[in-house]
Amino acid sequence: MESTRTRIRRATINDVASAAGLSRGTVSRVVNGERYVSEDAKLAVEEAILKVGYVRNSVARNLVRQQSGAIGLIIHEPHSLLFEDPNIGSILLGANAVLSAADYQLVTLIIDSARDSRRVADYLQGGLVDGAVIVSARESDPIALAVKNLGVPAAFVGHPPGIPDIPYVAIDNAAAAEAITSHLLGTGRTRVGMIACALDRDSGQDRLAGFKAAMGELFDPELVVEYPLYTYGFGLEGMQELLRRRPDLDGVFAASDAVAAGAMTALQETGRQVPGDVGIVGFDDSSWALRCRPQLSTVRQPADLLGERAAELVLAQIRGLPSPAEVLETSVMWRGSA
Amino acid sequence: MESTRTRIRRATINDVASAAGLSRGTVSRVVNGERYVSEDAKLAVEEAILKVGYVRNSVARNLVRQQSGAIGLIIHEPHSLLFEDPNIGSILLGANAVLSAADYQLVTLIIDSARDSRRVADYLQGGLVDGAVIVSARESDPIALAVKNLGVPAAFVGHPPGIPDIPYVAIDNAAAAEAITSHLLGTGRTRVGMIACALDRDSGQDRLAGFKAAMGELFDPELVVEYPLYTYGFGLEGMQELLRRRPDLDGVFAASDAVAAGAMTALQETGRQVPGDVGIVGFDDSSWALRCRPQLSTVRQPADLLGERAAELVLAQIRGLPSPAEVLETSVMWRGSA
DNA sequence: ATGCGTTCTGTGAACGCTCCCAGACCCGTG
DNA sequence: CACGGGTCTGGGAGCGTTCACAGAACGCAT
Repeated sequence: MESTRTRIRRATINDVASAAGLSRGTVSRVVNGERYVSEDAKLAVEEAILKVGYVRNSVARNLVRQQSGAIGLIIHEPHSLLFEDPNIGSILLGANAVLSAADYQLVTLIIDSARDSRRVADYLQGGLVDGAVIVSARESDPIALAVKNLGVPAAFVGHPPGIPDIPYVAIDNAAAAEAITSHLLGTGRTRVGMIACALDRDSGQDRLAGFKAAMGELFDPELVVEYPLYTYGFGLEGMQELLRRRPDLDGVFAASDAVAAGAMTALQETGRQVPGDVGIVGFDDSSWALRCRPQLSTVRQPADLLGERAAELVLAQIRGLPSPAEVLETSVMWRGSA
Repeated sequence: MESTRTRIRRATINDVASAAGLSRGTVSRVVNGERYVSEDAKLAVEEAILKVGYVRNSVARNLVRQQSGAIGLIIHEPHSLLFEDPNIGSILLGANAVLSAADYQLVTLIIDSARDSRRVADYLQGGLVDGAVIVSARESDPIALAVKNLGVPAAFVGHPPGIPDIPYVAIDNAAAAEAITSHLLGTGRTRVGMIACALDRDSGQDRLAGFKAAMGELFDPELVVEYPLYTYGFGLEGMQELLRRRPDLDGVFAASDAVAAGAMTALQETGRQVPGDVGIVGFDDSSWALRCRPQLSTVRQPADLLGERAAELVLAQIRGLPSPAEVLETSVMWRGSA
């Protein structure tokens, strides 16, 4: 981070004051729309502002007010997920909606390397934001620890294992996975596999646990394949592997819709009929689900609500209100794929 | 933006100084890793920092240094594009890579309402960032004007019409569209339509212009349908409309891969063979392209490079170096869909 | 006249840091 | 012994605001 110090000097509140023949205090009052300033003074200040081209220095303001009016949203995802995971966009937009309404600025920070991780932690601790929403933290995430140590108001989307006492909003992945798997079994399948992903996260772990629970007696460890990410590509690959292990498979639970879409392609490429030969269910109810032919049976997850509620939890903390963890409802969307 | 002023007082540099029995100056020197501090002093300060739990207040630091070490990346997209457009993620990651290497923090600001637009403009002007990368600006964007007025170092991704003299990095959409359309015509098609999108932007306009140029004599205005966004849904709809107008259509240029994917679905649902009956080409070379069956012939657009170069342009301005506009190369990826 | 409440204005004191200058100290050299 | 040069430390000034307080000016009732 270098710099050539050549930026032209910006007008300050003092420049405005002297141009208007008034004092700092009065200028500050009109800039902030406070009471107790005469009509004459107001006009003079507004004219002076235009004349000298003044715009408020937020840094100085934030320093004295001891708050920034900004909330960070931290995304810690591997490269590819930024494109593949539709939930992130929804979470982002949901959070932005409630913060915007409360006149907070949402600033999104992405972590793509260890270096980023440190810099972002500094950013959070440095007083540059009043709080943070953290998406997809992993176990022993330095960010989570930083937040915890400094007491920055924060909320997690998803329930990071190993970080107690921090407000979060999540869905019950295990229960939802169990529910959709049961639906799938309800269509009379008996040889059902799972393409599991992201087992380093609570969502991945819990979906697998839910699957096992639903399968009960029928569960066969050989019919579970594991991949690091929720992607179309791994869905394709995972399905091929499953078919290799068990060509007579008649059902599959994919850990996300993107994965399910990949699996469906793999199935159709081997000439199998969906849902005739193999039934397939996904997770997310993202735009993937409607795009598949046949359309995907899946778990509807309210991603935008997740973002909204997380933002609300952060605001609650800032305002000194209670901010209880929250588990949002999911529902099974039953469509043509199983 | 309210607040209950109850945050616990943070330790300051003075607290560290008195705990270590040294002065502010010395503490500052060790915190910033400067020379001329004795080993004893360094140890004492480090111990004191741990003891009082000090973390630097970046706001105060930024105020005196008159720089923030942060670069804003502004995304002004309608809701749905945040999920559908794979380019945005690549641009983001590209920009982050170069800024991270230069030890700048990338902060992403999204605009989703007029209110956001104003707040973001304030954020940019208020000294909270040292520069900005602006993605997908539209004509007469308030953000663009704000940047222009205050002289904040900035670079645009894409070439916003009506905003001269601002560095940008873009691709030649018209030339690329012309090239791929020519390829399509080269397979012997004569009744070729286009699903055009986002005509309020340079990319949308230019792709249409390129299409027209390639078609020459063959161009038929009835075979162009227009939609506001580059989405799968509009691709589906657009293809159905085109087929209604001209059931014997034998080729189509979709304004993006997502649009092409929708179009392909529509085509296949009417029982048409791709590329046998109808050839189809897209734009972006996103993950959509490989996901279609057959795979999509498309224009490869280096989205990550776009982000990298834009970030470099901003850094160049900060360093007082020249920052010429840049047009990046595209290439035609010829695959199975035409 | 005096007092009181309201509106309006100016100013000193922060906020927490960095920068710079002055001075102390130590060492080796002429 | 004086001197120059390097190393180390302390502290004043200043970054551009907001905030609290003091005081001026005014009208109105006592």
